[in-house]
Amino acid sequence: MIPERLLIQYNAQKSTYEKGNIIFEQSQRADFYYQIVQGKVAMTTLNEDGKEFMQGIFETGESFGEPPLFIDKSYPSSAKAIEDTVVYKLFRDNFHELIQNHPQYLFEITKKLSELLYFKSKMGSEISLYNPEHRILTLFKHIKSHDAPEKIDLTRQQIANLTALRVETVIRTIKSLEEDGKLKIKNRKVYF
Amino acid sequence: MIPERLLIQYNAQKSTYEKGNIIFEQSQRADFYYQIVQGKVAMTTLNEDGKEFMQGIFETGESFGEPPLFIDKSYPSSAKAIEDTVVYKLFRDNFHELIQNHPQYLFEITKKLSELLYFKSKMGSEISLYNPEHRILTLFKHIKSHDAPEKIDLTRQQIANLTALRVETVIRTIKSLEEDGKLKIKNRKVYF
DNA sequence: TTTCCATTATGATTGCAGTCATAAGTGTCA
DNA sequence: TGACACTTATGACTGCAATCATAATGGAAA
Repeated sequence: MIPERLLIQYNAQKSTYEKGNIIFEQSQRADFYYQIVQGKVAMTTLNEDGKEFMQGIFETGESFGEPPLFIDKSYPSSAKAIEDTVVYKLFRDNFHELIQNHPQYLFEITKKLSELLYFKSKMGSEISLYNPEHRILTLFKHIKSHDAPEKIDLTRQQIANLTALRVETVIRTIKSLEEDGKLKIKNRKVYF
Repeated sequence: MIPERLLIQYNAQKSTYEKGNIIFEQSQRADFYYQIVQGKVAMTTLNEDGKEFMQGIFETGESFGEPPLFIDKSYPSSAKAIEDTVVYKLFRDNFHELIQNHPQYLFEITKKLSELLYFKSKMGSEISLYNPEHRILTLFKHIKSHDAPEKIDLTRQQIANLTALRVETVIRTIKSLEEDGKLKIKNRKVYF
């Protein structure tokens, strides 16, 4: 969202993370603005026995992990590259200088945060108010409206972590949704 | 957060809502920026059989309902005055003009959204990963760190709606937390 | 003062998703 | 090409919070 030349001008550095590697860890202090040049990043919160809740997935061109840069808090979740990923890292102070000098990009970020909040409001009420079928369908609708393609590019486990369900429940629910004709499964991939 | 004189200058109007009245309804289009002069507002999402999920509570001096002003979406939840409340209403276009001319208030709003996102990330993972005791304690810690007073100014029902539990579960859990000495109950009010 | 309704409270029961165990399929890379 | 890990899959069982029923308490309003 922030143009490359501007990031470079404010001294951003490129970093590469292989699939599976951690970009930052939960409870860590936020030192950088991150913007994805190429790849895919998941923000997840882990508990003591290794259960995972996924806050969101971010793709090429998107930024992530901004909130703790604006309020004085540490990360509530970790960021992990779920594909080989290249990011720009811009140091906190330089980031603040940049948006101060270029408020149009602050506006861009505000829009981004608004979308995220909207998504979280949606999923929050889903998790509280609806059954597995409804939760999963709402997630799929959201993905479709944003990322367009009808192939859902998530594993059952990732769907489970986004909807606060267990992977077995997701597998069974998706099966039953297929039987009801609400979606298609073509060699293990979900089409919606 | 936006000074009164500036709101007035951009033609904001004062509105009064009695306790219990709706300020805006979910799925409605977002036409105004709202800022609370005095009172308390709850944002809640309702499902078909009247179950409620509470997105958050907003108090004197705070704004609410901004995200749909930045992205082209309708409200995901309703806003209800839970005390007699006076708000400034600033029309969408005027709001955008204001923040364009005064980016420092866009920055304020971005901080606000960041805090909200942080809260939602916290509660989201709580609801997914932890039991009722842990969820309720995390909510109370959050309230304490923000609003300061050790008296929790929420009904059992409101706590239930914020933690995605049922009111009976909240009552029982709070009882057992008191027995464990994790909090105090003085004539039905929770002290933490 | 009485009525009414939200709130708090408690017991009994149920059901749904979680948990546990196990296995087959698939892709990666050594 | 074989080993390994992840993903998908399925059956059996369990447990915890939801649900249902009912009642006491308290505050607001008429």
